[in-house]
Amino acid sequence: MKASPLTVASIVEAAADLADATGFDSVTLSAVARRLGVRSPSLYSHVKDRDALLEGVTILALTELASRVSVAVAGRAERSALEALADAHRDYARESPGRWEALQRPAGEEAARSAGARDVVALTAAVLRGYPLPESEHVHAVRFIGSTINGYLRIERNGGFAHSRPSAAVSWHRIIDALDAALRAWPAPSEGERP
Amino acid sequence: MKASPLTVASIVEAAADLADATGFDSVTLSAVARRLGVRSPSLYSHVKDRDALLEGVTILALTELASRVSVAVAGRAERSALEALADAHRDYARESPGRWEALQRPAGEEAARSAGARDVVALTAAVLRGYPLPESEHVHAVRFIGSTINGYLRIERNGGFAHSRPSAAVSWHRIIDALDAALRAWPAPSEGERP
DNA sequence: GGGAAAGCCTAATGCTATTAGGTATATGGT
DNA sequence: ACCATATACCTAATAGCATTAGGCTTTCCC
Repeated sequence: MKASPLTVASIVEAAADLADATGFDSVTLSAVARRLGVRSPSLYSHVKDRDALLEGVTILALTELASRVSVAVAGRAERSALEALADAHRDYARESPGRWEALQRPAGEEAARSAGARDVVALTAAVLRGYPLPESEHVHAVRFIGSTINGYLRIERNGGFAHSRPSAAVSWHRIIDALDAALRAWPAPSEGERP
Repeated sequence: MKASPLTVASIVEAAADLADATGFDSVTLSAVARRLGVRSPSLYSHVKDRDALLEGVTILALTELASRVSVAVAGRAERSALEALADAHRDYARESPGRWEALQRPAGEEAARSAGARDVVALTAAVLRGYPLPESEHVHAVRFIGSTINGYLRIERNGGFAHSRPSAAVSWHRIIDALDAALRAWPAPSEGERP
């Protein structure tokens, strides 16, 4: 009586759910196998090793995140789009903390080249359309936005804002404001800063 | 013949060195014990458990980072100070990757309250002195700067910039420029964003 | 039906954290 | 000086993990 046929996708999904439920670090092959009602060596027919499984979760998370961001920024521009982008990240981190954690680990080749990764970058770049930045500056601005959003969520999640006032929620809006201001006042590259 | 007397400090330092040499994840009690020429259960007389050891490394890293930042920003103001702050973080991440990794994990009570943590925040706030921000906005700006620097270094370290041009090094300067611009053009808080 | 391949299993190895309890060495009181 | 004690290390043992090797059972193709 096989409830489910045990595929790569079902294993990765179980791992992702487990990560959300009990933390990314608790995603062990044993635990995933238990959750699937199977013995852990059985997973090796479908997944190379633990690292490959975690990379699978990363790719899944990238896909899901790209999808959410895509919906969020559709039909918006400038500050509204920026805020939607940031909030999509934050919502995802809140609702799927384990999956989001998977985005924070060194990206393997496959994850780096995945459609999700490409889409997240492309969607971030799309937000820049409304801002007065030369095309050549888009790479840097994308990295800037990505760094800030990611860094903020990580510090918030790590409890770095928990011990000071005001609450992290207030800063979040101020930081989107600041990002918006930075994009509007984007500095011209000085000598030697041009690619 | 005891080469070293095995104290909490020596254990934490060995763990930190090991993290720098072979990666933060490879810091196991066994490996640290091996490095100290001792059996792993012996460590339990000095350290509660693995988690406490890792927290010790975090606190050590915070202390070291605060010290470097302190030296770097001394005698500087505005953009120069901001750049020195950012570069101090980046240099530390480069030179002591394992210790820096320790900063990226959920902060326990002790780490959160440590002098190093307080100092890093205070030094970041000090950089704001040259900028035209009201005192009430400093918290947000500190979080903004911290998020961006941390997020950038993390993505760079995870290889997130490795697959696109131009190199991460170029963006680094553009991002410090952008931070500087954001602080100069710091937006006034709208309704409901005041603490 | 025969055979091969899938897809799961058990068994085994070696690593890890952690606890329990032993032993020797230094220390402190008298 | 001597004994008691505490310190600081040790060995032994348990249990969980990743991973490999090899076996059994079902399914499906010819």
